[in-house]
Amino acid sequence: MEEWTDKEIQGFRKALLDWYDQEGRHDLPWRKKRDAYGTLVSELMLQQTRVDTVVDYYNRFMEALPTVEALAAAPEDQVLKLWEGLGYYSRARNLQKAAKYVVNDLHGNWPQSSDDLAELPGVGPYTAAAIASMAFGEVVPALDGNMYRVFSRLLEIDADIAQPKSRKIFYQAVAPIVDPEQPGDFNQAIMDLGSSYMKTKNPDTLHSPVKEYNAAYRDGIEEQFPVKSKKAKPVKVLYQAQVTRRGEKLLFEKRPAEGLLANFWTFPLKEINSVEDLAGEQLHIKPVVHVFSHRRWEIWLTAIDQAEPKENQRFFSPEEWQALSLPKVQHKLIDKLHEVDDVSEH
DNA sequence: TACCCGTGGCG
DNA sequence: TCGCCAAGGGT
Repeated sequence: MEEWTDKEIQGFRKALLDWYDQEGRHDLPWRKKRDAYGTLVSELMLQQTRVDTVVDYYNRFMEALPTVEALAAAPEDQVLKLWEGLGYYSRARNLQKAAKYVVNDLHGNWPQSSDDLAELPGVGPYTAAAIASMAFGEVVPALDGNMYRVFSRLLEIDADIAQPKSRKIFYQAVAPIVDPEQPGDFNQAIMDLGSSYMKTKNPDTLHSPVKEYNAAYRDGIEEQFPVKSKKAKPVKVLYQAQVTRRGEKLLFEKRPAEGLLANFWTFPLKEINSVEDLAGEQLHIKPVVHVFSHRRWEIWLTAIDQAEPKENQRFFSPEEWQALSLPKVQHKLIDKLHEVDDVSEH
């Protein structure tokens, strides 16, 4: 692992922050004014999610719920509708829990240290450090995927970033480097660096503003970093989606309160072992495929005629289900159903 | 620790 | 088409 002198640390900070002043993404909406609420909303949305995807969601969310008090008082349905399509829906539920905690238990007084911020639901070590540094000026590194990638290359740190225990190694290496005057800018600059010159694929280190501090580049071994072990492949699961119609209405089923897509409405889904197990009328030749982080669903739409809804089922008119927050996979299934309808009419 | 938890972009 | 990835957190 590479070690820097005090002089090198100061030179790195200056090169990084000068570049950030000139070339940073200052147009991002959550960087306009750095209050705790906007930072919390943006950071929760940005977890495992691309910046380009988040921008529109963030603007809509802040327009609808501009203050932590508004979020705390909002119906959960509204919060989930604003989150619809973003994925990882526990983030939305945790965000509102955090807002309620700040408003109701702390009387609107935000926790300001990273340790206290980490007590909020949905706020872990990274997000706590990000908010503390950006909104409150605490001198801590915000260790996310960008920072792991950037510093693994700069300092030739070969700890496996997929391993949680590697966090401590990076923290100890980076903490002395964070700029004590501008910790929030430092953390944001590292993220911008990590999404531009030092991105995962096809990095452009030759033109990087901190090229001369990049040990892995100097040694011609940049592609060896970061070290990251592979994830397991998603497990394939087959489902029969049982479509019952009543005129324009469709029968939906509410998923269990815990687990994948908790509490969301989908068509009744029955797990099957093979296509031979399908009962009712199979409506198409190839399954609807939806891949989650750890599951691959292959779903066969079938027409059945279920007489009465069960306790966790309801008929919804088009106007009703369009007002719901539905997961992407259910939108895919509805689209497929309409596609089949159109074909059969001709 | 290992696994759970969504989605869309990209080579 | 497929595998991998992108500003993680909860359990």
